Amino acid sequence: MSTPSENSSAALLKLENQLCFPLYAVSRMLTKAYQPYLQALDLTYPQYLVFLLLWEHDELTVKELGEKLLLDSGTLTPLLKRMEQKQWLSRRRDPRDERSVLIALLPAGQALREAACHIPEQLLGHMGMSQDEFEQLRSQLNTLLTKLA
Amino acid sequence: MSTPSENSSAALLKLENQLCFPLYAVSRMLTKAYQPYLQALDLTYPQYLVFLLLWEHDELTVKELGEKLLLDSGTLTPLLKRMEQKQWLSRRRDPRDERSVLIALLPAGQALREAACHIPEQLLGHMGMSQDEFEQLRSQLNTLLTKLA
DNA sequence: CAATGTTTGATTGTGTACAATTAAATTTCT
DNA sequence: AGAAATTTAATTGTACACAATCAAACATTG
Repeated sequence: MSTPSENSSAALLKLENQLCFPLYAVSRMLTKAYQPYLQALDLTYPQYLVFLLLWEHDELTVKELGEKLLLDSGTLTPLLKRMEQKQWLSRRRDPRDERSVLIALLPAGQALREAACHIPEQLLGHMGMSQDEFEQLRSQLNTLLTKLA
Repeated sequence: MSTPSENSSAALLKLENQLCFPLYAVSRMLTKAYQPYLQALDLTYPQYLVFLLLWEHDELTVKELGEKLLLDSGTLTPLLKRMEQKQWLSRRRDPRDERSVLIALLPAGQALREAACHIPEQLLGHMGMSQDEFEQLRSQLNTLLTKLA
């Protein structure tokens, strides 16, 4: 597959030899694969990720959400406001430190958990991977993430 | 690492057990890693991907670009118009089929190739991966892409 | 305690992404 | 040829993403 000449700058510049493109494309296509399941719950994919954290932690600051999701306030603030409008969560300043905003689950957000809890299993089907392949890929991506983050 | 209980719906719903999140995060962080190199050329990451194809093919329709990048016209049309304004490429209807728009490199776009040709090698440094790891990850992602696309 | 510096969100502006709709051109079918 | 179906871009509207800037609250230090 890789002849000596394929390490030249010219070959490295071809789309098909990039690692970045399949990452970018798979990420978008996987988001699309979630879409039918999430749309049924009126959720977007980044909102689903916020819920994954809130279902685990119940209350987090915007900063903590940002650190865990690697998203900044320019993304999170409007996204969380939309989720607040749907009565899924509450936003209030931390009385002990007015700079922080505490995000907490409301009953409607808590209830969504039951409706969403089978989404991961359903997505596994779309990917058609063995448990081993899944784990290996996840581990490689997490390693790469720590190098890039 | 994975106890029997970790295959429950509850465990599958944790952010840390997802494959989708590291994919999403690595994709965004990798785009960020390109940023300093691309910004020096006044390019965005998706625009860079368009160039990778045009440097190979010289002239493509919007449809062909969309098929190769898995992007639709709602994304490509405004993106290509911005690139046209910078005189990097031309947009014209195909005389033989007026429904198609031909995208062709202009000299300024052709010239950018020399300025960009060492970007892939520089990015490899940021990822700190061996050739083998790189190839293995790329191959797994491409397999997954064909399943999702 | 007052001045300085830091932390934390919010805001603004630009650029993707993508679903859904529209419109024009072409192809197909009778 | 003419109607119907298909193909291809463009448009519209919503929702991220993120750099850059701002503003308020807190912490630190002399």
